[in-house]
Amino acid sequence: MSAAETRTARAEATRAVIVDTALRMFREQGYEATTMRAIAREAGVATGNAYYYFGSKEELIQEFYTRNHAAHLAASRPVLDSETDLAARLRGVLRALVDINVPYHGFAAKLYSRAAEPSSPLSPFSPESSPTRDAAIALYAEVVDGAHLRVPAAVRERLPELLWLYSMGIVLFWVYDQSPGTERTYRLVDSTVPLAVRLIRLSRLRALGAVTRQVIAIVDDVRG
Amino acid sequence: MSAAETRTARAEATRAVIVDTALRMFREQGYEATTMRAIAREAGVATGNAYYYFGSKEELIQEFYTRNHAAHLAASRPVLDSETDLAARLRGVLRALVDINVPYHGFAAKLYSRAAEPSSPLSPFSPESSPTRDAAIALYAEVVDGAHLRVPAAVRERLPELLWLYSMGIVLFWVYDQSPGTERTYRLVDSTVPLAVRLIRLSRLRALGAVTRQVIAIVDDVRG
DNA sequence: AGGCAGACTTGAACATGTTCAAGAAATGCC
DNA sequence: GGCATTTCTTGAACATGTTCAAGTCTGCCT
Repeated sequence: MSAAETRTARAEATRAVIVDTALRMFREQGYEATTMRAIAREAGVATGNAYYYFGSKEELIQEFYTRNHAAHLAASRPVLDSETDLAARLRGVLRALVDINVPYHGFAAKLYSRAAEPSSPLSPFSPESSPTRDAAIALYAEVVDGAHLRVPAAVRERLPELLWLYSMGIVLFWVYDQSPGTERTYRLVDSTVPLAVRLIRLSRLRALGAVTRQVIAIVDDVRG
Repeated sequence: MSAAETRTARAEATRAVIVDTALRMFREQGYEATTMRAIAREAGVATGNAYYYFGSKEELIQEFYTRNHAAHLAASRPVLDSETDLAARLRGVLRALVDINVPYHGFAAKLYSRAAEPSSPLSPFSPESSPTRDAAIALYAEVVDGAHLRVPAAVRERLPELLWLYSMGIVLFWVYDQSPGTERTYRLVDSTVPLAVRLIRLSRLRALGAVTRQVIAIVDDVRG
C-alpha cells in the first residue's frame, strides 16, 4: 500500500535523522558528552521518541558498526579487484580498515571499549553481531580466495576467521595508538603482514606438519 | 603522633570498610546492580562520603586490581620456587592467574571491559596503572630469570614485557570464555605455552636471525 | 462519514552516578 | 583549656540514561 509505505517511510526517515544526528554528535563531541536529550533535540523529536527506535544509547553504536563495515567493504574493493598477491591484498584491506576508522579515532575508542564486554550485544562475538561478523569474515575469505596461495586445506579453511581475528587485534592496537594520524598502526600493518603471510606459507612444509596440526587443534578447540 | 595516627587509622578503616563492602557486593550482585548508595548504606557512611575516598565508582575497581595482583603473586610463589623449566614456570604462573580470577568471572568481565578504554585510568597502559603493570612485568622477569634458557640478549631483555602481553591475551580470552570452570582457558594455556617456549627457543638459531631481528624491530616500534 | 486499531510521539517521572555547600570532628598551637 | 586549621562527613541537589502512561496521527473498515 502506498499509504502504508508513506507511513513507514516517514518513520524510517525519523529513524535515519536520529542516527545521523547521533553519529555526527558523537564524532564532534564524543560519546559521553552527547546526551540523549541533545540528540533528540537536534533531531527535532522528543527524548522518549529516540527510545522508540533505539532501545538504548548503546544501540546507536550498532548502527555505527553497520555503516563502518559497509565503508570498509567499499574501501577494500579497489585492492581486492586489482591485486592477486596475498600480502598485498591483506595489507590493502587492513589499511583500508584503519583508513575508514581514522576520522572516528578518539570516540571510536569509547565505542569499542563498550564492545569489550562479553555480555554486551555490541561484543563482536555476540549473537547480535553475528551478521556483521559473518560479513567481515566473508571479506577475509575473499582476500584469501582471490590470491594465489598453496596451503593445506585445513589451513585454508580456517584462514578467513584467523585473519578476521588478526584484524581485530589491529583494531585493538589502533584504539590505543596515540601517534599522529595513528601512523604506528599503519606501520604495524606493514610490518606484520609479511610475517603473517610467511607464517601461513610455512604451513606447506612437511617438516612443520606436526606444528601445523598442533596449531590447528588449538584453533579448533578455542572456537568451541 | 599517636593522636594523628589514630585519626589516620580511623579514616583508613573507613576506607577499607568501603572497599570491602563494595567488592563483596560487586561479587554477589554484579557491578551495575550495586549502587553507590547501597555500598555507602551497607558500609555505614553517607553516600557522599564514599566520594571522599574514591573519586568514582570505577576507582573502586583499581583497588580490585591491586588486591588481584597481590593474590597472583602469592599463588605464583610455589611454582616459581620449585620449577626451573621455562615452560613449567610460565604455565604455572598463567594457571595461577586464571585460578585467582575464577571466583570473579562474570563480574570481572565488566571490570576488565571498563579497562579497555584507552583514556580510562583503569587501562593497563595508563599512567595510573603503571605500578601494577610494572609489578606484573617484574613477575614475568622472575619467570624468565629463574629458568635455564639460552637466547640472544636482545630477546631475553624483551621477554618479560612480551610474556606480560601474552598473559593479557590469556585474560582477554578468559573474559570471553563461557565454558564451565573456564576450562577452555586452562586448555589454551596448556596448549600455547609449549608453542610459545618453542618459538622463544628458536630465536637461538642462526638461520632465523633475520626473522628474529625483524620481530624485535616490530616490538620496539610498537612499544614506542 | 464515523470510528477503530495500530503506529508513532510526547514529556514528566524515576534511578543512579556525581557534586557541593555546609557542618562536625579531630588536630595543632598558644 | 580555647581557638584556628585541617580532615572528614553529610544529605540535598543536579545531570543523564531510561521508562511509561497518555495522547496524537494514519490508514482501513463498515
